[in-house]
Amino acid sequence: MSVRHALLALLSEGPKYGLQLREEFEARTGEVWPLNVGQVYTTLQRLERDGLAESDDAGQDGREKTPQKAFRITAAGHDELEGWLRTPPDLSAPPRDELVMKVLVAMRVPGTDVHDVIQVHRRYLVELMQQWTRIKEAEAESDLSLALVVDAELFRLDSVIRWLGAADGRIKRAAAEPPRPPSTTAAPRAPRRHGSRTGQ
Amino acid sequence: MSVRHALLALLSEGPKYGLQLREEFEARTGEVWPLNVGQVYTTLQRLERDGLAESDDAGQDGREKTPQKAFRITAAGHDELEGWLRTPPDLSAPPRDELVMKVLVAMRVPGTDVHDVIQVHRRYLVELMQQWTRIKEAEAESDLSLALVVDAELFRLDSVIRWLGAADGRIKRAAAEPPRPPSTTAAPRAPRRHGSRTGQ
DNA sequence: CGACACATGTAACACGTTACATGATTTG
DNA sequence: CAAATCATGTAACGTGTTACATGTGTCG
Repeated sequence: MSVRHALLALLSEGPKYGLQLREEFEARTGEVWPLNVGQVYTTLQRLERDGLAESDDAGQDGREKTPQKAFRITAAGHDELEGWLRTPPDLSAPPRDELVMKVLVAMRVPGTDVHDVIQVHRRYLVELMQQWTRIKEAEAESDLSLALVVDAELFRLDSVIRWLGAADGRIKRAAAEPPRPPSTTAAPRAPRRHGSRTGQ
Repeated sequence: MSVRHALLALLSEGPKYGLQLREEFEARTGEVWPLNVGQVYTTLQRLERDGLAESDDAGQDGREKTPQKAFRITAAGHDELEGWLRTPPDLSAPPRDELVMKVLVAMRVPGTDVHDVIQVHRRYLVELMQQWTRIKEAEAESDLSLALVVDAELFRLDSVIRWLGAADGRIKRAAAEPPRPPSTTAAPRAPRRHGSRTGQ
């Protein structure tokens, strides 16, 4: 859902064609988020299908020197873009984080030491952070977009590392404490609230 | 890639069938990450196809009272699981964050005020954090999995909010400063390093 | 019996990735 | 001309989502 709107945004500055969109997309993300070309074209097709963009659509008859097929944003496209910019990411959809999953899983997989797993990932994440920090110092002062993207990544990595620390502590504490038998409070075994959670 | 291994992990505790896997998956994530049933079955098919799990495969002839089709993990499945747990999320693949994208995009979309957009999202995120905090206080002390998942979400939201603040400042500063013409340092216009970034 | 919950699947779609195929234009 | 580059596409696959179809077992 992200690329779609990003392309729409690029088109809102004026007509553009496929490869150009890929280049500008990558330029605006400091070359940190590569975008494969195929997706650009399929996404453009969908945008056109949904009435959010238009193309000159096969230059009339012959004489079309350049095979560049420019796309324009439509009025509907502008609306869609405006809405997207101000709509916060869907509530009630906490993303399934892979690392969190690994830790949850590692807690109960027979021959596995959770703390080991946590340490392995911690080390890796710290290293990653250093790499990004180096990039930031080297290139980011001259490129606002890059600086923003790198900042986001650094903040994110930092939060993940802090979470790993907290999780490690929590798990150790839980292991020490009474592994209390389920439902001390005699909860009425909540009546399966899943169907309603899916929608909205 | 996440659900696949989670199911594998559940199977490593013993044979399970479809609906059971969904229930246990949700139980282990504190009911916070719903999992639709369809995906369980298709994922199980793929696991079987790839030799990571086996099923009793159509109870011989008749007499099968319960239509429950149990799956077992294979040796290859155990290996796969072990590897997954210790393999950090693919380097060189900084995730395309939707919110970061919105801000990058909003900076340059004609009729848009970035700071507005940032504020809208900031407000929303703060509210979300409060909701999670409430859940944490209410339920999390009795459920380790839930506590971990909620912690992860809280750390993440916090980092996002802090990023929005930093971004807001950075953008304001950049607007005030000389919007310097590209490449003050006469950089040799890096020779398109995309092909090599895709691989690995 | 009829309604409901349990249990297994399938179909259709969106998005993302990789790889390949095909023209057109430039340049040695 | 031949090769590289620009440009547009298509095909196949993996994962995730929603919705529907189908049996089976239980219980009022």
